[in-house]
Amino acid sequence: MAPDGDPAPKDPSARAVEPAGSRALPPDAGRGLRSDARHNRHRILEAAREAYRERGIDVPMVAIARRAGVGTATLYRRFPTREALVAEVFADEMAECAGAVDEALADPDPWRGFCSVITKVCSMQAADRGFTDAFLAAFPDSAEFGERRARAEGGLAELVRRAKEAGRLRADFAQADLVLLLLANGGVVTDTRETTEAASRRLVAYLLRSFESTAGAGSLPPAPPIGLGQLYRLPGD
Amino acid sequence: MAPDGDPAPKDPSARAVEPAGSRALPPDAGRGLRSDARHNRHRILEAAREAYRERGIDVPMVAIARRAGVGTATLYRRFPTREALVAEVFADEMAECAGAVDEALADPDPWRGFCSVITKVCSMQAADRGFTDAFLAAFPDSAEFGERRARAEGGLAELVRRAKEAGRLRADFAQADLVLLLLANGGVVTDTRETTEAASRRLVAYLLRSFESTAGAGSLPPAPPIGLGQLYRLPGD
DNA sequence: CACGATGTGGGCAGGGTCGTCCGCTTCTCC
DNA sequence: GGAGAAGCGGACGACCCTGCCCACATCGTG
Repeated sequence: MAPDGDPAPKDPSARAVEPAGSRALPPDAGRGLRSDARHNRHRILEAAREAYRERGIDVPMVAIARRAGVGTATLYRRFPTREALVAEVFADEMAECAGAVDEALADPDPWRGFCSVITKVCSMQAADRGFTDAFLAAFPDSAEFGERRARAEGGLAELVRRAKEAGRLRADFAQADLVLLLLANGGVVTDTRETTEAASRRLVAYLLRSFESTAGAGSLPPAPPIGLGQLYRLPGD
Repeated sequence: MAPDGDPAPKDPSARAVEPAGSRALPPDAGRGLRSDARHNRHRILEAAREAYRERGIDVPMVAIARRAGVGTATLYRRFPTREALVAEVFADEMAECAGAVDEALADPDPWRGFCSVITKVCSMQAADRGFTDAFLAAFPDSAEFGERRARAEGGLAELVRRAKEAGRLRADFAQADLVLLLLANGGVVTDTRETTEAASRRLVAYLLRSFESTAGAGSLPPAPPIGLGQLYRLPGD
């Protein structure tokens, strides 16, 4: 376990880490709306969630409106941009990710925590086609999203530090390798869900094996300069 | 490990392997055309190659025509469908892949051959954004493409068999793991080429490390049911 | 119950891509 | 050099998606 796996967080790099998954969104979501409007809002979110899960984030707005049984105007009135809708739909998934990081930090065995958070996030990626897109799409405007991601990044950095300190994670593991893992895992998303999940599980198992420190491990090519924040998967272009 | 892991090359799966990268395409490419038409055809292919490399396979046909300095009608006359154009553009890249397989098969050290072919193909994926799409897109009609891929698949199977036999490749490595690797590698393709190449190199290094057999290696989740042939990356939908 | 504010949905213009058609140009062969 | 075939490119209609506008419906409060 981590030498400072303690109740006394005096380590300077650890002090900034605090629970990141507390609340999904401010509870004012659709607060002052009329009852029918609130109902429609809920149906839109539900429809969008399903559509994104099945067909990715690029599904047309009009398809979501049709699925929800509302007109496109209603959809656009509630969510002026596509990004606004996506951000709201994936807010709780993001919170779940943050929760996974917190859980991992609470685990006395840092390597186990490291593995569990990776497994968790990757399985979410595999189960929900839109999640990968949303996670990697990096909304430039949504402060909510950005802040939560920054927190997750801080927690992950701490987790990496502890796992290295415990000697289970190879010393030349880079923070960017986590992004690498997520990108690679996003690549195995295919059309059928079962296949995707099987592929993801196997890929993660392979990569975790490589991340684990070993005496005779050779050196690696340098880590790519990618971070959770700088990452933009340009859609289409 | 494989129950038939014998040294005798009378294994029926080995005898079918022959050079797969002999010719790119039948040399009748644009044979009976008028000289100006042949010239335009060449310019179209050149423009398409560049466009695909930079922006992926989904670049609009009209953009390719503009780049080539021809009208859209000319483009469509030469290549009635987008797939026809893509198949022709990537024919020599495919041949290069097949050549890499042949080279690997000729290497006396099967593990080194295995590594070299993977490195080669993955770096091609990283350097050319369209290559990944084309490679994974699986053209249902182009017999040329399908046949070449089938040959490559046969060669790879033989390579895997030999590497296992030599004891360097872990016994539970599955043929599908190669597809898994290609998919994962395709996932790290980002907007800038340098980043993509660095990411790809590092990912490949990590995965090769995991593929190598080790005494104390734990078991893996089952391989996903994906093959080079069944694989369709549905574009957009 | 009635009335005003709030919300709804279809229609519509704008932008983009696909693939074809047709009048004009250019090459080739004699 | 000329006739005819082969080739060319822009224009065009069809389709899809986005985002807004306006006449009508619904809610909920007095």
